[in-house]
Amino acid sequence: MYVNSGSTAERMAVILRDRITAGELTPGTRLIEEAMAEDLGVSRNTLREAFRLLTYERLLVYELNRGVFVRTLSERDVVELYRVRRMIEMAALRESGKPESGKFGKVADSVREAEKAAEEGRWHDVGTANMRFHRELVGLAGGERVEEFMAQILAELRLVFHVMKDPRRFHEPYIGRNRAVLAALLSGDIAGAEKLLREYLDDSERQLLAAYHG
Amino acid sequence: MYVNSGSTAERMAVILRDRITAGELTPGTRLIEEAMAEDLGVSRNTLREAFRLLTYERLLVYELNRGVFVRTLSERDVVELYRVRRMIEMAALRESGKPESGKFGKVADSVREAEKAAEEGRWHDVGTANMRFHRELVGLAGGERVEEFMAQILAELRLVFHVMKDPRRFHEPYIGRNRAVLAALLSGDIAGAEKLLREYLDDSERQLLAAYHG
DNA sequence: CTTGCCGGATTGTTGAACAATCTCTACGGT
DNA sequence: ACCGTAGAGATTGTTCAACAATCCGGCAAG
Repeated sequence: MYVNSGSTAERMAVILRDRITAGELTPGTRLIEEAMAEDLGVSRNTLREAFRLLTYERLLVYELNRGVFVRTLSERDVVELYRVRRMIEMAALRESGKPESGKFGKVADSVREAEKAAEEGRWHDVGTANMRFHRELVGLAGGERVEEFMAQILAELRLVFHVMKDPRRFHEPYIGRNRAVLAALLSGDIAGAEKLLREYLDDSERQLLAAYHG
Repeated sequence: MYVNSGSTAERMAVILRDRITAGELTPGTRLIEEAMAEDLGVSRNTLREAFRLLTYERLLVYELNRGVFVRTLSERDVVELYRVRRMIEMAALRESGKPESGKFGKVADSVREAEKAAEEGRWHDVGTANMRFHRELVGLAGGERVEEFMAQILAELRLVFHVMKDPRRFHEPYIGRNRAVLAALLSGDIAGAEKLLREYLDDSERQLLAAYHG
């Protein structure tokens, strides 16, 4: 057959990834190879390659002889992810340097994007824009590789977001805080931005962990 | 057949990974599926799964319809890798906190390990111990996840190490510097350790890049 | 209620097959 | 001699069907 972009396996991976981040496939769901291969119109072997890909991204989990499942994050996982975020994001801020012209353009874009999505009540998109905000933040000083790592971490966190019952209550408060961090950066107040961000992350983590005890 | 640890694909991945880090398979080498599958005594499909695994680790590179190759790092790659190292390792040092008892045990172990290997002229092992030193450093404050990321980064760097013609001249100078960093840490002089480490990384990067122009 | 065993379901792995694509060489035109 | 090109051979991308290994749920025995 014709190949447009990447191998068939990669295209299947894209489809599955989308279904997961959209919340269509929820954590804990088991993916049966034969049925799903049939569904997607590819062979079992090819589908397995796609599974591997997503396993590496930690969106799926393999259990030997039991199959693949959409990953379920434990409390420990969440704590670990936030630990990474604090380390990377804070480091990026510290190394972001003086505010030159246009430097924070992309960061500003992501803030506006979140605000727009909020106005229109698209809460899932607010979450997406929020994630982009943090990626752009890391992009200020991280380099491709770190950015990619960060994107990965955020993608995993999204697995938890879906467990939150009220997406609005969860995402909305952070929009203003994004803007506050941006403002601090624009005024050259790195230390202030750091402080805001740390509180931001602490609160967000607390909120997620609280959901585990609901 | 009987499985000891992990799937067949994973075991094949281990074998290949070892061959790569041992320098048996050098960057640029093309891996032909059929021949290699025959060699390892597994089916082509299974081997492809192993290839995928290593591709995700960035030790192999896929080129569509052309096959897999042992990855060759470009200068840009090296620069990027060192950029990550500086960010992560420095951040880890900063957050390592006060020197409590036993805190630096593993770091100290890795230094001794390197010294011992050097005495016995096992330069490849010196390189391994060196890598461990940096992993342990990150372990001081990083958390599992960051440690794993770091391990990944170091594994990639090893791809370049093999290009260095004289392993002794490359690895030996850093043994003493490892110890110096450790000493600074033990005396609670974080700032000093940071400075030493930064110079360390800068020198190491410069040395590698120089090799590209040889 | 627990333990152990059976049968059905699903995964792990294989081997063969074929189309799609790449690589290299030989050919012919200029 | 140079260059583009067509074709042959090699290798990958993907599929399919099969079977052994392993897991899961239920049933019978204690």
